[in-house]
Amino acid sequence: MPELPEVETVRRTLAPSVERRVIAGIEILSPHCADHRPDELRAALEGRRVLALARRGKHLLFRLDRGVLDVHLRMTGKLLTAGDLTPYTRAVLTLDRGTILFDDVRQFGRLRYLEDEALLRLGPDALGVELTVFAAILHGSRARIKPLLLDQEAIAGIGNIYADEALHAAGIDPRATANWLSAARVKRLHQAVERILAAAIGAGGSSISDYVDADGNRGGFQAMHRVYGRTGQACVACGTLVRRIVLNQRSTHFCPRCQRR
DNA sequence: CCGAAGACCTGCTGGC
DNA sequence: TGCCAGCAGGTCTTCG
Repeated sequence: MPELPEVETVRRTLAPSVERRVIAGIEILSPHCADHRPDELRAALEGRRVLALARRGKHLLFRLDRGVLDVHLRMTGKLLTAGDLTPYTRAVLTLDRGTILFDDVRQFGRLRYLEDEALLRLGPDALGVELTVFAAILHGSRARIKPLLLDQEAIAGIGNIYADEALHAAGIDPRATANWLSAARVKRLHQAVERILAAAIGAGGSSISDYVDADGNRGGFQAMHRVYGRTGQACVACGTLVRRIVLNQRSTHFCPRCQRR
């Protein structure tokens, strides 16, 4: 489900309920969802105060007065400030005021405690990365551009939707080799990434099926997608039919006329 | 260094 | 109507 704009929207909607609160307890309903035994996680978290709710790439970081609770929603994870438990509720975080539910149908999502968030192996956040840094990353890679955009150790936060959308906006074929792109095209791609991520956050993210923010509200950016999920429909720029191919096992949508290698 | 393939999970949709 | 293949916003590991 969630890429940078969705995780950022969850962060913004969840922050008021968790910042400055003290963790009273955590109940793990599906042991699968935590990287630690329930008693270990409880020992690490109970009594800790949440100083701030941060985001790096697609990770939500509860910065505590000691250590960090790292939540990754993967495909179908949700953090909710209200609502009843469901068959898919995997953990319940109890605060000194209020309760947070971690729901996840597919059980790919993970909770884990980190002594230090520097342990996360992530590239610079896609939102706000400097052009010079972005250009150096692309210049240093012989991978195809789309798989590189999806590599969280290269650049953090871009997923399948926004990679396809940004490449379309920049007029770049997803199969193009990263270090073959001209400086002008790299600049266009950087601008497209920044503009699209910001617009998606402004719309509350993209909801294809599952995604909702911490208040249970769907996003609106799916209505603005130009290629993602539009296989066989006319490109909004030129009318050519949008194609779907598979790159590194991921569905890839692009306009064969607007996007060149 | 890069990519292909399979794994991890469950639910939904479309085609026959 | 019913079943099954294929697909889904992510990431990890193994192998060539």
